[in-house]
Amino acid sequence: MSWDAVYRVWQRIPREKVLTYGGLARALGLPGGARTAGRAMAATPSGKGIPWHRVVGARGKLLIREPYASLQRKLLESEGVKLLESRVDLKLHVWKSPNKRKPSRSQKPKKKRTGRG
DNA sequence: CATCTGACGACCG
DNA sequence: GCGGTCGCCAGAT
Repeated sequence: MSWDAVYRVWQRIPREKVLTYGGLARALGLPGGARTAGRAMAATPSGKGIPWHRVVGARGKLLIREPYASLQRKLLESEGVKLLESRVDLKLHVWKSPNKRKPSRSQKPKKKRTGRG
């Protein structure tokens, strides 16, 4: 899991779409690497043209703090993303990574939980 | 190698 | 729906 790999996905994020840290990590094969994806964000190298503003936390919550917090909202609005009080309308802007495997009906649902329990 | 930290995620109250 | 808490991964000290 290299940060460089993370940037690859961000560049694949289309307009009017957002991705979650967890979902991003999953797309890379690291379901528990949500934080890692976030760490990569903090290192957003200015020059690679990384759409960091298109990345939000679970449920579309804006975890970013100021001054970028306000900046992100501004950028998203500029793209036409529906912004709520303190989060993004994921159900409308959540982006599904094309790397997702074929949704076979016979596939067994994997119970991968990182939370407590 | 051990310890602390962080733009996270999920469960429980 | 929000906050407290534990668990995950990778970097920095």
